[in-house]
Amino acid sequence: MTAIQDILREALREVFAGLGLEAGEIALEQPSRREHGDWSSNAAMALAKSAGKPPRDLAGEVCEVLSRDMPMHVSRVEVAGPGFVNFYLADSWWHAVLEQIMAEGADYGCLSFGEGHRVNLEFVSANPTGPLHAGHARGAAYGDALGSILERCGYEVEREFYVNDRGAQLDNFAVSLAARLVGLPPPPDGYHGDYVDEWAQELPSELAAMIEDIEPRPAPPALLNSASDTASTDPEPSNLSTSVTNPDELSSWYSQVASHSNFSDLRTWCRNYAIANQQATLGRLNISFERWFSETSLLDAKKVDDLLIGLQADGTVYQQDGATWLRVSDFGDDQDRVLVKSDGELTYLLPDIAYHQDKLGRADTLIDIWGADHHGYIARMKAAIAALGEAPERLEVILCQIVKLLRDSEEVKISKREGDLITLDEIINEIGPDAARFAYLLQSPDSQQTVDLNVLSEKSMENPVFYVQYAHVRACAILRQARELGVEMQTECDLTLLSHDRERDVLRYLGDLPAELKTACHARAPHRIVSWLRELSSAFHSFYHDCRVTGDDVADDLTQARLALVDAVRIGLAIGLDLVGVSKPEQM
RNA sequence: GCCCUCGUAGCUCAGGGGAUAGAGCAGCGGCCUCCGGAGCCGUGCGCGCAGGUUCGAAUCCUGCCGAGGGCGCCA
Repeated sequence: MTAIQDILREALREVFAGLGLEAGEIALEQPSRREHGDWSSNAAMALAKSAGKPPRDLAGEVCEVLSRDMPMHVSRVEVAGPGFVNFYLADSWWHAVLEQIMAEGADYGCLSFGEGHRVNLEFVSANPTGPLHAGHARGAAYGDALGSILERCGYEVEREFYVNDRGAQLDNFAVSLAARLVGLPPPPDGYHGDYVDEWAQELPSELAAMIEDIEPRPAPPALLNSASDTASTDPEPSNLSTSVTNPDELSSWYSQVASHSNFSDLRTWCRNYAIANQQATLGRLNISFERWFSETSLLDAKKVDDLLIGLQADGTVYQQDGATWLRVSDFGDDQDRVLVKSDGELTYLLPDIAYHQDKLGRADTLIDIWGADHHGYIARMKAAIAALGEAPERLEVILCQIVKLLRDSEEVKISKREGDLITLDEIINEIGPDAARFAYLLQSPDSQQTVDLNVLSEKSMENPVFYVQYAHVRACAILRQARELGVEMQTECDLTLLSHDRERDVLRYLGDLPAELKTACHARAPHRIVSWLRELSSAFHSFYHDCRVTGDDVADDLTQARLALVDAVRIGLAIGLDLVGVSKPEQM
């Protein structure tokens, strides 16, 4: 079915051509005020100058020509304001929308402009050194929803999670875990959260035995074990604990762990445990990734070495102060960056460039979703891509601004104490997976967000996710009720009976879905779908209030037409809820 | 100092060149012989400030003010 915008645009183009005017992009919009029609164009105002006529006169001519041979589904046109051409649609358009939804079902609103284009969507990418926390939630909800939107527009999408399993931090985490297993404090720059103790208890017996066999083992500090209350009020528990244990003995013990012949097994176990834990949390949100990409696999495949050799051959790297630098200032970054430190260690950047190079070989467009604190890294990565000889536009970085959590009207501190963050699991436990996903998608990722946990945990009308889900439940209930009354939905019914304002409102929103999806896709804006869901739900609740579907006082053929409408609403809500990853209950 | 994002109603936020700027919540006032009232209907002196571009600016540009975040041989 041709979109109504295209029908109107084409009609206008023909009229202008008849007047000897070449219209470029013809803008069409849905006026905010109902009395300005269903669609409006400012084309006459834009073309007035080249036509050499006042805008209103030109618009008047356009309306005259249009009125002589009205475009399909248009009931009337008029000149308004400074020279707008306003279109009023005939009911036939809304009925055509409904027919299309009935014919296409769950496929309604699928677009195809992305076909043949591969998008790699990387998000969350938390370090494998702990559970996902509150700071990961927004990116998770956003990334998965954006993926669904892209897919519905025809793109081939791969959701990917980059696992930073190389380098000191994972070593550090493994040593911290080992230390906590035997009651020792973690290293000063190690991991301090309570989860470290909990995870240490899950170690398989051979790894636990390996750790327990490391001698000499310093005496555990009494304070840390016996009085956790005291420890929790101390701002730096690690200082306290090292002060009662011989620091030299401790650091010697840490080194022995890190240099143990089986240390890599411990590391691997930690990494895998963390990934499994994160996957479980994401699973609760119904989010899964096609690919979990390991950083160490890049090194194993020599991709980092090859990259460095290639860059050296190009002359885009140089040596200075004993380090290897990438000349990214030639490609848009504000300064050059170190790839290999003077001690021979790689920076984070070098494997990350190799990673993006790998992704560029697998997709046409890369979308990275990062936290706002990584904003300074964008220019660096884009410049690096340019240095590889690729177009930097192929990488799109979306920053999610931070989220402030509110409980009892007070800000919830994301960090409970050192190393111990509010976990994503805790948030899901408190408000449920649907509310969590919906809440994080209410607003544009550009804006800093305030999420009120009280509102979202209450199953009240204040909670927007329940408002929308209830609309879906209500649609299902009406259809169920009709079946129980023995009313069978006919395949053919007289849609011209649908002429109530409430019915038209509902159809208007349903008809907007394809355009709304397109906008949401181009603007990378899943929150547009959320807004649309809330509007459709509102229109449907109003319809429900004013228009009975079944009952003795409703004619059979009207019941049939309205059942079709209700089913279309159910389909529309289901599509939208699927896009944002929220469940669609049939009853509550 | 430089860079990025944001500033819209009491609160949380949409709208990102068009006509009289919208929604939810809170507040106030209504609606149950009715498919589930977890609902519906009323009710709103609001675009941080100042310039500029334009027929037209909440929207684009410049400056200022305010909030947050970045400017590592950290990851």
